Amino acid sequence: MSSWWGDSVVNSEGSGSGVNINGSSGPGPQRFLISAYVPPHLRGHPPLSDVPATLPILSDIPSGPPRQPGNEVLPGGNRWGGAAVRDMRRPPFAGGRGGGWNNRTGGLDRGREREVNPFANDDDTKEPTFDEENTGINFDAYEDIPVETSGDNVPPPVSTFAEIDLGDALNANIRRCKYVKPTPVQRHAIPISVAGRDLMACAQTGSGKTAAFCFPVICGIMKGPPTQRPRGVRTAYPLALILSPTRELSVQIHEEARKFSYQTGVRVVVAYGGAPIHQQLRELERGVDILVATPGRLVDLLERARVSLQMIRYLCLDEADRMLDMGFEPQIRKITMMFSATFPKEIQRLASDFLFNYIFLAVGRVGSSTDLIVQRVEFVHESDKRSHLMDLLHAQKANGTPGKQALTLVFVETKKGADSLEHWLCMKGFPATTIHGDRTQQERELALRSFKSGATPILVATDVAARGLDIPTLPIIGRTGRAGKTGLATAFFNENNTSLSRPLSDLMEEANQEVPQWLSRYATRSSYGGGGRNRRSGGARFGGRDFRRDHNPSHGKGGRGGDHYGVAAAAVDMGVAGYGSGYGRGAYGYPGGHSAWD
DNA sequence: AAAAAAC
Repeated sequence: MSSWWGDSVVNSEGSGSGVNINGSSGPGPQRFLISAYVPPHLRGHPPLSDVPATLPILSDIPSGPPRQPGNEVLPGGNRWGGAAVRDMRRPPFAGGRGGGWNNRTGGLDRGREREVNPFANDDDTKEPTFDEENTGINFDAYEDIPVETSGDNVPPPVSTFAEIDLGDALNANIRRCKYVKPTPVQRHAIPISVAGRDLMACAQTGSGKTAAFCFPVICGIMKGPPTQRPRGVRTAYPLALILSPTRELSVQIHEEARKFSYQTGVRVVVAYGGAPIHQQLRELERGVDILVATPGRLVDLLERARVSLQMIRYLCLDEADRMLDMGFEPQIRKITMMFSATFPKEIQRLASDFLFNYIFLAVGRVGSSTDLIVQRVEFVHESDKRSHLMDLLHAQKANGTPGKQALTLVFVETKKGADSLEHWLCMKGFPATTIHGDRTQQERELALRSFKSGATPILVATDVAARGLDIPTLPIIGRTGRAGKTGLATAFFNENNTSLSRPLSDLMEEANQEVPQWLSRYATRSSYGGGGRNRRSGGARFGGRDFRRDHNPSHGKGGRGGDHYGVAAAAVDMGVAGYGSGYGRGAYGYPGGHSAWD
C-alpha cells in the first residue's frame, strides 16, 4: 500500500486557515488481553460488586467483550474529531439525597483561596469577558449545516442556551464568553448529555465541541448529588474526566473549561506529561472535580494512586479516534472501560460496547457552502517542495499587509523534517519555529505562543498540531469563514501520492473546491487498480453515519467483530476523512516514499 | 513506516 507523504502548507491571508493532507495512520493494532484496570489501592480485594452501580468502578466491570483477533481497532483518523460523552450516572443516580447546589466536597468551596479569574488575559475590563472574536465562530455559517441524530428517544435540540437550565453561574460565564446562541453541536449535544444519555458525537474541531461537553458536565456536577470523597487521603477523586490526545490540546481544553466553570465552585485541573508532576499533584490535592488529562500522565497518576476514577460520573474523550489511532487504546480501555467515539465504523463498534443506548450525533462540516477557505492541491515534485513553499510565502508577503506577516502553518511528516525545514526557512529569512514530539514541552509551548503572537509567523508542525489547536488568527477549518476573512490551504501532491488521488478529489468536491483535472485523471486511473478501495463507503456523507444503521448482526452488543471490519473498510472511511477537516491526517494510509522535506 | 502518549 502506498500513499502520501506529501507535505502541505497552510497559508493565511489576513486570517488564514489550514488543511493538511499528510498521510498518517496508526501502528498496527496492538493485541492485548485487556483486563479491567485495578487501581493499586484496590488490588487484592475481592470484586467490588457491592459498590453502587452509580460509580463507574473500573475494577469490577467485566472487561467488555473478549478481545478477539480481528476485533481490534484499526488505526486511522476521521474527518471530524469525534467526541464522546458518557454520563456515568446510569442507571439514574439512586442514592442522591438532596442534590442541591454546591453541597459537595472537593470543589473550591472546600478551600479558602480566591479563584483566579480565567478571563483575565482576555480583556482588561473589570468584568471578565471572553470576546466573541476569539471564538472565531461564524454563526451564519452554521445555519445550513446538516445534522443527523439517531438513537432512541433523542432529546430535541434547543435553539438557545436559556432553554436549558444550566444555572446562574454557568449562564454568567456563557455571557462572559459572549456566546449568543448555541452552535449546532451544542444545540443537540447539550440536551442529550443533560438528559443523562450517552453520546457519540462527530463534529469538527472549532464547532463548539468543548463547550458542548463542558456545559453538561459542569451543570451536572453543580446540580448533582453531594459527593462524599474520602478525607485524609492524598488521592484525588475527580467527578469528570476529559481525555485528549496531545498535551497542548489538554492545556487548551483546561483553559476553556476554567472559563466555563468560573465561580461555579467546580474545580478543573489539568495533568499532562513533559511537565514537572509536582505542581500537578499539588493542584490535585487542592481538589478536583473535572480532570483534563493526556493518557500517559493519567496512567502514571493512577499507578501512584494519586488519582482515583472511582467517582467519575462523566467521561469525555475528545478526539477519541485520534487517541486510539495513536495507540492509546490499551490505556483508554484500562482507564475507562467504556467507550470511544468516532466516525469510522470500527471505532463506533468499539465504543458501542461501552455505551448504553447511546445517541449518535453527526454535525456537518462548517464552511462547506461558504467557500471562504480555498483548498488547493498543487502538483509538486519532491525536489521542488521547498522552492514552491518559498514561492507561496513570497506571494503571501506581497499580498498581505506590509510589515505584517500572516501566520502560516506548515505540516510535514517527520520530526526531523520539521527541524530541517525550520532551519532552512530561517536561513532564507523567514522566521520559523517547530512543534513536534522530540521537543521539550517547554519548547513546544513556547513555539505555539511565539507563533500565535506573530513573533514567529511560520510554524512547522508534525501530527502533534494536527488536531484541535485553536489559533484564532489562523482559524483551522471550522473556525473559518468569519466575515471578510479568507484562508488558503495548499497541499502538495505528486506521483508518490497516487493512492490518495481518489479520496482527495472526492473530498475536495464535497467541500465545493475546484478539483484540478490532473487530479481527477489520477483519481480515475487509481480507482481502477484500487478496486474501489478508496471509494467512499455508502454512508459517509457529511458528518458520519451511525454504524447501527448499517444493519449487520455482528454489530450487536457483544457481537464478534469479524472480518466485516477489515482493513479495506477502515481505509475507506478514514481515507475519506482526512482532507476536508484539515486535521484528519490519519486519513490516508502510508505513502511509498519519503518526502524531500524529511 | 511516522507520530503521539509517562518517568
